[in-house]
Amino acid sequence: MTRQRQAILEALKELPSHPTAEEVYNLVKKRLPRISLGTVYRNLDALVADGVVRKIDTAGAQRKFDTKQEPHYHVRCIRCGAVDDVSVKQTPSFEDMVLNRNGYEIRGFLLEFTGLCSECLKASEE
Amino acid sequence: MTRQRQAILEALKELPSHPTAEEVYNLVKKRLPRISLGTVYRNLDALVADGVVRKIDTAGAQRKFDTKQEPHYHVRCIRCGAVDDVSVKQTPSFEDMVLNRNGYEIRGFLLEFTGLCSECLKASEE
DNA sequence: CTTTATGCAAAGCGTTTGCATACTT
DNA sequence: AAGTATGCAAACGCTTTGCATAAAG
Repeated sequence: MTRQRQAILEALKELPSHPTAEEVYNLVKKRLPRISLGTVYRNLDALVADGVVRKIDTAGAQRKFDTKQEPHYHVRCIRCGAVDDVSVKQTPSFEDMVLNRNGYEIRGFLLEFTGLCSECLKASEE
Repeated sequence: MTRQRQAILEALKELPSHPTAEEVYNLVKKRLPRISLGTVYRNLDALVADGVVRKIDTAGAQRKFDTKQEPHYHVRCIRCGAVDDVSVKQTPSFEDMVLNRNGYEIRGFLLEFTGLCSECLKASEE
């Protein structure tokens, strides 16, 4: 647990939500001006391996990270790429839903809602 | 509708399933040896805009394409990146499931199953 | 003849990696 | 002293773009 890793963890907790590695980097740089992007990526991966941080590989967009909590789902704005949480009435169990699994052993699923965030919604109405 | 675009469409129909732009390129090159990857990307985008082809931005993996059919879902092998179809018992309507939508206007969702394909399953048992 | 698409190569973006240096224990 | 993590910069893989040439309408 180096100085850098600690600062990265703190940054993750302070940042609004679902920051990219670059956003983490920019915040950490204020305290450790000589830190490099590579170190941020390496430590984020290590924290993911430790189970402390979750990696969100959003389809077609820049990868995002967050500190791990209970399972929850995300909305991604199709216009600006913002990601926020969505709460769901019941945690879905899609294992039950699959009919033909094509020889695969299904281990999980990625559920990501898409839409327009409030700001882009406003902008598109003007 | 150029020679190239036609060849790309044909390639898409002949290829097994969910090819990447590069796989399309490799097949088309057999008929039009001077075609370039850039042209393949440009035409795939055009075909997507026409609604003829679907673009599958799989999280963290190489983008894939397929000729558009009825709605269906995909499994992605977490080991080799293969993508195949999965059929689902009922088409889920997640609009109903969302509780707190955080100001977003939800337009859709991306549901992608993850797991191991039969080959990687075999390989991991050895 | 005007417009649009092409091939090529270079640039772009986000991420990863090799390597010498600097910590850590 | 041995091992790990760092900063830096270069490399990477996939995708996009600028531009001069060629094809299409």
